[in-house]
Amino acid sequence: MAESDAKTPRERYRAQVREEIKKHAWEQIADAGASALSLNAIAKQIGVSGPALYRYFANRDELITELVRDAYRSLADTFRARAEAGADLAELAHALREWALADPQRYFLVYGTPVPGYRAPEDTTRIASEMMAVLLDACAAVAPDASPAAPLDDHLAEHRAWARDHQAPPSALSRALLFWTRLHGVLSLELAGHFTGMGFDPAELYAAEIRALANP
Amino acid sequence: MAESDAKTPRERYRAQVREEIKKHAWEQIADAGASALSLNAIAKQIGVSGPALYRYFANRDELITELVRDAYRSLADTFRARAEAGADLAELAHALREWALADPQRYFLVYGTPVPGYRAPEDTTRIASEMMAVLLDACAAVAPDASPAAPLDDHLAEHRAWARDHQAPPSALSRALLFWTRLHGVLSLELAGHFTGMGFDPAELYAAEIRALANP
DNA sequence: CGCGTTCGTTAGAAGTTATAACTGGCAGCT
DNA sequence: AGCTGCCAGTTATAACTTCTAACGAACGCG
Repeated sequence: MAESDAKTPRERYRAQVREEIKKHAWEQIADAGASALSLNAIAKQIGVSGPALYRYFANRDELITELVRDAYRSLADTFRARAEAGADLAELAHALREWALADPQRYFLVYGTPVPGYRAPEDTTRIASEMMAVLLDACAAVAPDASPAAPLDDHLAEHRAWARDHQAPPSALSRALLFWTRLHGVLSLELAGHFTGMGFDPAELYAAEIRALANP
Repeated sequence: MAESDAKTPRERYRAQVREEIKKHAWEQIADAGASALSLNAIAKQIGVSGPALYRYFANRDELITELVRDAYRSLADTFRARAEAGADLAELAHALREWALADPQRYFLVYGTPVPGYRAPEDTTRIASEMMAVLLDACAAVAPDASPAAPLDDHLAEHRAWARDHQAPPSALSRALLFWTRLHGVLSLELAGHFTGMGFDPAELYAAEIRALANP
């Protein structure tokens, strides 16, 4: 998958085994969730005996953290790829939904229930910032509306540390934040199954939010 | 806490012990999440030995399911109580946020990452319907806007099975759904810590969404 | 070609959930 | 009041889990 460009044969083998471990880990997560991930079961599937995996991951948490990292990277990559292909806000939204529906548990690995004590590693927050930069670009490209600055705009104008040095206007900051929270709201409830049996189509709800975000 | 109105002393004692088990379970969940809940640890805290708890809960899942049930009931109760006190949509929204902030892990027990195979028990969906009914009442009480019917309204007009026999107009159905998804979007990201370090106040974002929902 | 790093093994400790079998005491009925 | 039966809580045990320690073997680098 990723960094197979290693020098020594040992490192190449090592990266290969790590990828195989992660592959089986993803399969387990896909059909039982991250909390049910069992190192022993992975070892059995690969054909090695339990403790062998500890040569590749210090412990279960490190493996899961690595999967979280990959999930973040995957989302950021699809996001950036679409943006570089000239996607507007609506197309980014659809990309997000496709990415989420492709593997719900992967989505939950990024945006799901956190363990109270857990500190996200530095690079995931860095990747999140990259995604936010892409999103801010798309929001800044939207034709500015004539409506007066809302209270949220004013607040964000004074608290824009999260936008780094991005020169987006306050209205774009608001739009980016609302893009994030509203789409996540629909997506996470849909993926968690809270809409099942209600009879309506979540895609319609999602589309409605996209329209609302495009022209506020 | 709840049904202490039992007939026989045995039943009363039994209900009391169940409540004590759940009390310690909530404490564990509050500071380590539901996945870290340990029956053994609870037994140790109470002062009995491991397997004793199986007299009161068939297994770990049944205990967690019971906690989920209680969480649903708690949310529905605060919701209904506020509504009966004459709360409008904005006040219901604030009640939701207070309830969520009071115990984030309780919120995640209801709206967090689901276990793929898990089927929610019948009564939780029934409680969810009750909450939706309260929400629909509040939405129907909002002054109808003059704006033409949006595509979402049209879709929901034909797919309103989830509203049961509630006579709310399509615009109210839309508003209720958006109330749910948008507020959940902000809340769940806030509780999961995705806003920490970004520098803005999540309450401002939440308030902005409430304003947007009040006059669309 | 040797030597050292590293990989995989087995053994085992310390947890977990959950079941089985036993014992003690309380409750309720006569 | 006394007897009886149910039931709570016990220990023992099985089958898991993560993870450490110590050992042997294989691989690759100098």
